[in-house]
Amino acid sequence: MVSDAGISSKAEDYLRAIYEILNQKGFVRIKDIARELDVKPPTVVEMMKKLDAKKLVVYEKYGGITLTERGKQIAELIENRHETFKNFLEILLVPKDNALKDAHILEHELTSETIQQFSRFVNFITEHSERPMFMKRWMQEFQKYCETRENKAKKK
Amino acid sequence: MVSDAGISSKAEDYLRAIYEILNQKGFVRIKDIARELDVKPPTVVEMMKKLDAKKLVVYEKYGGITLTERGKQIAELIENRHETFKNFLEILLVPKDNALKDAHILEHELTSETIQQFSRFVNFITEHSERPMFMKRWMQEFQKYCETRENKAKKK
DNA sequence: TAAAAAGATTAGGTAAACTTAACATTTAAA
DNA sequence: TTTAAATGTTAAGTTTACCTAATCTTTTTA
Repeated sequence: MVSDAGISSKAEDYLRAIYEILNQKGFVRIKDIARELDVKPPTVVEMMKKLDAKKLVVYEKYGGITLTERGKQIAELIENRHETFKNFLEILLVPKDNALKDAHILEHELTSETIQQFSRFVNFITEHSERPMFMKRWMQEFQKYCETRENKAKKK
Repeated sequence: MVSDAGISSKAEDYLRAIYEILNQKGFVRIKDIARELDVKPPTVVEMMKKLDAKKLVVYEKYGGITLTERGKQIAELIENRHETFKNFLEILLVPKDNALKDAHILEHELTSETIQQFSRFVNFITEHSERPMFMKRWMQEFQKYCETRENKAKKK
């Protein structure tokens, strides 16, 4: 559990998925969550019952799914982390496809201090990347460095 | 599975633990692995049987435990990743205690491209941090940036 | 509005990685 | 060298997160 009182990282995935679907379409069905998380509907139903029991979502048979206030709070926390890691991987020049998948992975299980440092790193880079010379220079050099490795790899 | 033909990330943990204990004491007992991974002995025994069946370790009842060639290869791969992430977290100025725990977490599940970028980042920093000015500057600034946040946090 | 299609739920399993309690073996000490 | 302590193993059971197949609701459409 990354965030809170006894909830697994899988449970957090479901909360974030619900949160994102809610922001996209305004309502959430079992099917949507199943697609988003690449699991089968019965798995989703099972988790909804658990999350409902923990007062993190409101779930009724054949009815819509919503987040409770507390569920929303957790989802937002996770979502922030997700954004941090996505930005981070972008700075690291990770290909987009992988960045998405890996951000999901990163946002769980790390201690909060570590996550904080990731976050600071991202902020440091983005806040400074416009002005100071040493910063521009740094990013250019890192890019160049990666390109060199790329070519080496291709030549085999 | 991060590395290879159908082995779980938990299994990889066991391989790395064995590898490390082997390098420290020269031989490995069930108890050592249990302590290292913070599980109970029966859990270790169960995993040893699986890994033996997969020809990654050599395990006999009441006997010592060794890695096969293939097991050692995988362990070394994981160990390298572990080192990369440990260095990486150090650069990020993550406190040592957490760095150790979190390196363990990071070394699993990420796509190999992402891991490669982490690795390049670490190499880029360490290879350059002696000479060029912009690099020294960069690291100093990041440190300063973190200290500022630290103070803000303490003042509350 | 009745029948077909889509979607949700239940029931019954599986697999991985744990656990505790009881038993077996090895090792070390008296 | 026997016995006590340490270590290892087995058996049985738990939890979590999945699955498939069958059934039940709801929605759509003819």
